[in-house]
Amino acid sequence: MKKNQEPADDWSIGHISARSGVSISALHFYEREGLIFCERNLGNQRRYTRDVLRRLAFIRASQRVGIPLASIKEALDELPLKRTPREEDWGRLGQRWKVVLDNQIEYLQRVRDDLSTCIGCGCLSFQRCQLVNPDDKMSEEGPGARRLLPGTPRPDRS
Amino acid sequence: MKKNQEPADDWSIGHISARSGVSISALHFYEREGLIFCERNLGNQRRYTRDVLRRLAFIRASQRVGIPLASIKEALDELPLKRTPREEDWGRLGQRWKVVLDNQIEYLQRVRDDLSTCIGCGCLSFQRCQLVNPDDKMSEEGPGARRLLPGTPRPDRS
DNA sequence: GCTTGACCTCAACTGAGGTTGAGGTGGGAT
DNA sequence: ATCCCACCTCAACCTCAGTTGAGGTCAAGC
Repeated sequence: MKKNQEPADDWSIGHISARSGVSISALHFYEREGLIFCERNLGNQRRYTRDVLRRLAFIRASQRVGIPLASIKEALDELPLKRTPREEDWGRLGQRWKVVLDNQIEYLQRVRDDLSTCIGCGCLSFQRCQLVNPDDKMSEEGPGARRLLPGTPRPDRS
Repeated sequence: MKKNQEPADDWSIGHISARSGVSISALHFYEREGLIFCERNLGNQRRYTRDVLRRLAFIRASQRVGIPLASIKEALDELPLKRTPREEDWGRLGQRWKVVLDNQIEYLQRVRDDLSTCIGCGCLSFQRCQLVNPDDKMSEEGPGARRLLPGTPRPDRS
């Protein structure tokens, strides 16, 4: 007999998946990667508390901004572990992304301008062109697919 | 005896790599994918004409905007095959990306606004939130890594 | 008592954009 | 004649963000 009242902080993975739109396999994956956590019941099934929904919301929102999971994890790691995160905690995280976004927007606007003046005028060439050679030393980041957001953190290990 | 004058439209891959900053392995890769072309000399070595530099510039610039190679190839396929592309040809391609960029910038600005109002006000939750649930039916694009630029073409097969 | 459905684990695969390495050839300088 | 370097091909590997599948457990319903 399924109670229709919510089981208050004791949700199954199927429930969380349905509520959040995040697939079960992705939930497994996020857990493996340390982005979310849960308890287990006696049958070893995952039981979630409701702040996992907040975390998932934050993860999805951050991904849409273009932040890689590794950076999202770092951000989430700053949340207080032993109390439920409050509004100001989430606000601080949002603030981080805002800076990234500002940079990215500014970058794209610069590119757009270069695109009109530079391709428009036909100067699309190496060396001279800001768009092609944006002052960095040309992709020295090892193998694998390139990150699409050039302004994304490389978590600022200063 | 190496001539110091440029061998006029008969450049080796090493030369092109050095001039463009694109690695040799990437040049091989682009050729395999049909983004660039070349002739071969008697010893089967690649010989490039100088408009490959233009193509590479376009490829790199497009990548920095976040366009996937497949779309870049489609764009390049529109270039005239049997004459050297002229300024207006490149201009048309640039125009395509400008539209993509405009959309992307607009999108990110919207996200940034959502981020202040939405995370700021603490409403970061599913269902209600534009940022988390931006009206699309939640990632139905098969397996593999997600594209970071949500506004990127899916080349408009209307 | 048997099926069904939701859950579990672990390993292998996907796609994009390449890099790395093994094994071989071509040609110029010593 | 030999060395070395630049080039060739082909296959395997890398990252990221997951998905897919095989094989197994647990509880409810008929």
